[in-house]
Amino acid sequence: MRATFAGIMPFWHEQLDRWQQAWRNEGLPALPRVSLTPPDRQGILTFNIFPLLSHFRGNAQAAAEAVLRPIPHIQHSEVIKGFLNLHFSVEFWRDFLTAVLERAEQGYTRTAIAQQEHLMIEYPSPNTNKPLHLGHLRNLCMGESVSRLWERLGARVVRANLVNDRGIHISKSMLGWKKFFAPLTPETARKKGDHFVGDCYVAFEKAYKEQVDALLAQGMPESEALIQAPLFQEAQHLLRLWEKGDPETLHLWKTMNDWVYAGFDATFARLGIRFDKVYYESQTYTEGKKIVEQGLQAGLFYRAEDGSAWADLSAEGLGQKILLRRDGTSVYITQDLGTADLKFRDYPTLTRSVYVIGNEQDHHMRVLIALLRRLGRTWADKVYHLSYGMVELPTGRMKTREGTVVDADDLLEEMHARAYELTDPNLPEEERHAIAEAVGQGALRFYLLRTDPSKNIVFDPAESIDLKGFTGPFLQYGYVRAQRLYEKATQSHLPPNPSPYAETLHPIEESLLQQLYALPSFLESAATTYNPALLAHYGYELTRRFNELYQNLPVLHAEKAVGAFRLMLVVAYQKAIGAVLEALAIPLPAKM
RNA sequence: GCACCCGUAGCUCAAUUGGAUAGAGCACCAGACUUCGGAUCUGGCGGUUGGGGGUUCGAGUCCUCCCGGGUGCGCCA
Repeated sequence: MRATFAGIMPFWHEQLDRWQQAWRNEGLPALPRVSLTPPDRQGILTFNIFPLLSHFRGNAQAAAEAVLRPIPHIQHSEVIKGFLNLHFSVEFWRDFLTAVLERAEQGYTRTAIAQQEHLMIEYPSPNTNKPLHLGHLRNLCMGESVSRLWERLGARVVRANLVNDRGIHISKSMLGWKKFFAPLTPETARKKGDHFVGDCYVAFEKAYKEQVDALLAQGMPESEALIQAPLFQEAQHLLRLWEKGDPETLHLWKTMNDWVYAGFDATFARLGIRFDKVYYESQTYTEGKKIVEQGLQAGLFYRAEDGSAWADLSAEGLGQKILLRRDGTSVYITQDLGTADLKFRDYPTLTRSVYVIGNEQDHHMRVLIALLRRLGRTWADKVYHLSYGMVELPTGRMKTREGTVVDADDLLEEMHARAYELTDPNLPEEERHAIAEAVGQGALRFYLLRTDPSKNIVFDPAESIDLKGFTGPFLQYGYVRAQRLYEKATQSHLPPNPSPYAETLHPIEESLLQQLYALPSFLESAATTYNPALLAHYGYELTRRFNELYQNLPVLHAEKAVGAFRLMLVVAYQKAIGAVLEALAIPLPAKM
């Protein structure tokens, strides 16, 4: 159901419903595709009527007439090849701008088209042995933006985080602490908790590698050396102690995890991200084991001779998948089964369960969904893997060993420092830092969101902190400019007026209106395709057109009727870009 | 070996999902009125869309075969 507004439907997505209904009633053989007219062509909207031509015996004019019949407020239209381009009348734009003014939050920057949707969006699901890095930042920015996009369509969203707090990697950190850092704590070491634990992990890995190298030098094959190294044996022993519930091990485990959570929370807070629900793998894996046992009894899975549990997914083209080790302990997919169940038990009304996870787990997620189907979970088809590409450096992939991992906290600091240099030295220190934080994050977050999620991105530090061109600060600057202009107009008692001052608009005005008009459809497609990059491109193009107007057409220094109308365009732009930035989770600076 | 993803200007990315003359940013070059904030705006340079074949009114997009890069694939999480 789409909202109605006193019979006037000035927004694209609202009009489209009505037009399509009329076209069906008229018996058109196919519905024409509607799109924005490209900038180098005359028009606002373009209808692709090529598919209709055969029905009208090649008479393009007749086809165009049929398409145009239900569309009011057309000023002018023309047919070129299979394309029908139209301009709206100034009355249409008056209605459009009036509607923007009166109900920007209901039908324009926010709609109700996904009111029935209830989503859980899981991100970023970190391991607890290392601090967050650049890859997590991409995940966090994307998860947050997709959440906000759906909320703008009226959906309810549960932001969920799944903490991987269990497994051999934690044992390694614990051993690292015992051997090289005890009795230090993050406080006494003056380190953020997640970084402190990360140091423990790295110290372990370094010592472990030395042992492996020594064994290799003795002529032991690598596969064996990795297992025979004393430190690895100790780590496995510690993991078994943990599973048995050894009090001392559990205490250390809990203490170190709390250090990590404190560190994570600080980073999440800096990014303005909070979660409605947190799952811990240590609590969900037992649930997963139960599910596997049930599946075995039901004959959906099978036991191998050594006692390990398996699923045969060869019919789905996914081969054999192990579900429990021969000693009965769980593997990663086991807890995933448990967590998936818990999600729908905790929130039975979910219509979509989204996992924001890197594309290296494409296969894993396919297996998970296939297993859920096999288990007869009716909601299995509601599970969606929002897969995204890796973040690489110009020198290649980030590698822990080579120390090329870009730390999230360090990067946020660097962005802040870089932006701070460009702030006005005459401002109070506190304000300079507030602006630097907004602009620094704006640059980084836009940079991480502007590329199609499925593609890998190459993180060029120099380019990411750029403030010119296709960047976050470009959009922020447009927002600030519009804000300032509006304030000045208010001071000089110039109110915005949606009524055009003439029968024909300036091409620059019309170009901005065209882009403003398309906002709801971009919000819709960005959300439903889980692709914030669409909105990033939209916001850039919108701001480019606004800057064009700002630079070339006077507002405060124009005739009163002209200025009042242009001010209305400024106001509409400001509402639109504000919504875009909010949906991308990019901060809105008051000044910059 | 098998599966999936990717390949577009020097670099980073688009292309309304099969539609018009493949567009932006960065970089480089040349410009912007004694007006609203120059983190801006206006031009210019830059392409055999990795390659061949096919499908049709029409292909960067679809099918196929190569080339190149990436990620996974029975006990890491």
